[in-house]
Amino acid sequence: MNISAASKASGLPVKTVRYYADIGLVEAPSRSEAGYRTYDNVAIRKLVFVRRSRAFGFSIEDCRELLDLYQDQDRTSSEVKRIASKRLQEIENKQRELQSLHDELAHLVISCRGDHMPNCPIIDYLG
Amino acid sequence: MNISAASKASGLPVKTVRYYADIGLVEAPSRSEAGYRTYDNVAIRKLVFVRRSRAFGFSIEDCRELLDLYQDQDRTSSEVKRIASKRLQEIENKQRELQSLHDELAHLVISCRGDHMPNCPIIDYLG
DNA sequence: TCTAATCTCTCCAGTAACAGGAAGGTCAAG
DNA sequence: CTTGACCTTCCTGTTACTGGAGAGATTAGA
Repeated sequence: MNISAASKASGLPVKTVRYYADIGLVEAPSRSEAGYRTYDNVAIRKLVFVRRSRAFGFSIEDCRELLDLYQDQDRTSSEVKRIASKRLQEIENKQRELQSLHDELAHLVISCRGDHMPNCPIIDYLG
Repeated sequence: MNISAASKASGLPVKTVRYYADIGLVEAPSRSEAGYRTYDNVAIRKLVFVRRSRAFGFSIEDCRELLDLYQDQDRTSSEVKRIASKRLQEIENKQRELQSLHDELAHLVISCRGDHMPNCPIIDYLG
């Protein structure tokens, strides 16, 4: 499998597939005689794993740990759960932050008439 | 006012105060004989305006527009409302995204025993 | 007045996680 | 044999700053 096939199979852009090997997140793939990267199903599975992890918002470093655990038959689920819980906590923090931003901004937007006059509670609040 | 006083007065880090002038978000301040930046209350008010705007998550480019509107006596509140509504929309999109991430991840975290065994629904889901 | 501490300056590099693009080699089809 | 699709490496740009080096300016204290 060349890189574009690997890209389609994994659901990741070609650039990203290369990037993940460059930073050592996944193993550097073997090369054809002409220097083309070649991928097998094992490599694809790891790329898919990373794509799904990234979709949850795990950082590259967390993905590194998760991928290690994925491949470690002697892992403990508590290690996995610790990383996932940390991410969940981050998400919840972000949600709280967004919620208060939302409430405040929504209030301002509602109270702004949005007409041709300069008077504006949003500007007033910011200034 | 030197830059550290401006920093305290505006609530922005010294580096950020310099940066905002470098990118032309705010006017370049006048300089003392020795080349030190000097700030007056008008400059401080603009910095505070930007700080509050950034706290709402407005991009630098949006801040640029908002700051223009802030200083434009002939502005229309509809322009301000348009920018704020766009940001509100972004926030709501992000909230929906985080909500589904949260639900999915929370479900996985709950169903993971987090013990010393390798079996793990989180890893299973990602793999 | 000398000195040490604290400011301030400019310039350069680094952050996260890629994306875009240039210049050039490779491969398969017609 | 040529064309077009694919592949390579390398460099730059993105967002919004932050950290640090090296050097000049200012201020407080002895």
